[in-house]
Amino acid sequence: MIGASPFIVNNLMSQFPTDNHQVNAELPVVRTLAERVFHQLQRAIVRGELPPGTRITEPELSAHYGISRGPLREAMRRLETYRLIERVPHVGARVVKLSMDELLELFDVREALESMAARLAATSMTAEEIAGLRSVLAFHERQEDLASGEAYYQREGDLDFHYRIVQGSHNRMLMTLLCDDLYYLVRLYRTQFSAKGSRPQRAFVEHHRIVDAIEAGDAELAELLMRRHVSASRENVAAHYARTLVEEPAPSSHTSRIES
Amino acid sequence: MIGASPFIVNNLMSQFPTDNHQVNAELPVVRTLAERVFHQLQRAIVRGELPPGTRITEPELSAHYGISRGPLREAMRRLETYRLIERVPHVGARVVKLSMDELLELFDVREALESMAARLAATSMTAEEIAGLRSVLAFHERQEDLASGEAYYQREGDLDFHYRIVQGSHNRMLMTLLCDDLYYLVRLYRTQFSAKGSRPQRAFVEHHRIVDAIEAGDAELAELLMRRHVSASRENVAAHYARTLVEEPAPSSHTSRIES
DNA sequence: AAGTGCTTGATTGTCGACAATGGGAGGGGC
DNA sequence: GCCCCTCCCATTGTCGACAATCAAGCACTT
Repeated sequence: MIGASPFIVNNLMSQFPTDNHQVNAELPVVRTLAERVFHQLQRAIVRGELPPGTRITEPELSAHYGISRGPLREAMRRLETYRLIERVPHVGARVVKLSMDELLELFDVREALESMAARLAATSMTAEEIAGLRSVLAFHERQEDLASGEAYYQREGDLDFHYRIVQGSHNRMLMTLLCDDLYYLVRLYRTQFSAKGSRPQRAFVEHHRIVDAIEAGDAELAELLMRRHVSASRENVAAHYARTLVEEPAPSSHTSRIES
Repeated sequence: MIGASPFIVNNLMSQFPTDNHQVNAELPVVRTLAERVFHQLQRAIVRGELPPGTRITEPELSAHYGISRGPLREAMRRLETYRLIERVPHVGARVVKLSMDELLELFDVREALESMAARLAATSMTAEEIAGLRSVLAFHERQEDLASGEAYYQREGDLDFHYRIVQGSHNRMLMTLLCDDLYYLVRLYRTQFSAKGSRPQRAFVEHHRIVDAIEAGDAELAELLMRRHVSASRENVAAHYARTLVEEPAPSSHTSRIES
């Protein structure tokens, strides 16, 4: 679904102290109660404070946040468009429960969209944007050096890298789909499956090669490399999951109905 | 302005009498007022009864449809997620105004996603689904023969073809993105720019080749052909637009913000 | 006359109450 | 003992009214 808000463009990618490359950081200017609660709930869900499958009732939340059910419903509707909750008319809503199937599906979508983004970026990215991309890699590398175990920052850096390329495509629809719609899902999956085997070394090399292709204006190569990059990441996750699946028997992943 | 439309909810892609291949036809079971009005408004917008740029006020619409503002706001929120209207807090909403730039962006996104869909369809489409696809082409061909001038049915057939392939990918996220999110935008663009140069002959041949590749299980070929197919369609539209642009001076296409 | 500030009107945001629907507990039938 | 039907309650859907906000028009100042 295509994201709702025109103005939450992206306040993501800002783990960087030296962030002078116009990252339209655009603070979430909250003009309404519904927006504020939406951000609070979104944050709570992505961080795992509201575990997947948690049932959400309107009276409870409206009391908790001190607002009436009107704005709350609007916030929930927005959460639904971001795929963070699922609603059934006359029944209720609950936090999405992720399955490995869907995670792999998400990787397929990302592969398609991000390879397209890389292709477009190779022809329309500005010199400043490429410089920013390089600085991201440099920052990423520093993090890598001093604490390769600290996977979290690496992950955020990875996200930042991908988003800058999407921005570089200068395709607003692509930007909305990837950054606004799929972003929170990606983060949610990461907290959900705690994303271990992240093959940082390899990914790092791949990132550099992608930037090289973009800088050279080689659209075809950039697309191919990005496609391989995402695909490899997908296979890595799938393999890791298959490994854990041997240890503990799989909970059948198609139990997504709302039950109590 | 708003045609008093008897609510035929959404029997989209069902120009087909022999439609026994579970095309998740999504029964129009409307359980709530908000849903009903959402479908009515969506229909009105896509058909052009609510012209692009039209300002939408809640009291007016709620009076027109005979409901209170509560459900109406929910319907508008859903329209916003489908990109059919744009809202600004405390200011109002209006029907999206499309630009050729965005149409071309949409084609890029479709190229990325639908080529992925074709690739996945080649490996996971069932025999029944492929048979359904063939029947679509047969129906399409009949339409083509007797009335090649009747572009509308051809167009609907084209949409149906593409959607069946997306369904055949068995990737729910892809299905949602393409069928639920981008579908109405595509239709809106078509009514908007009245989609003339539709190169039906050529597209028809391409459709057949794509099905052949899918049936053969050749994922790579199916992907490539679909990519070319969408790309050619994009170029066709761009060329057509460039031609009309010579005749009448272009309205600067970057005025898509909501301004007064 | 142009720019600025205020006033006014309309529209959106928010709220509490009522109605409708669905799930679950309990009792009855087989 | 198991299944089904019924009733009840919690939750969601809907409504009308009030408050907050914004845009336009007017008067005033420079």
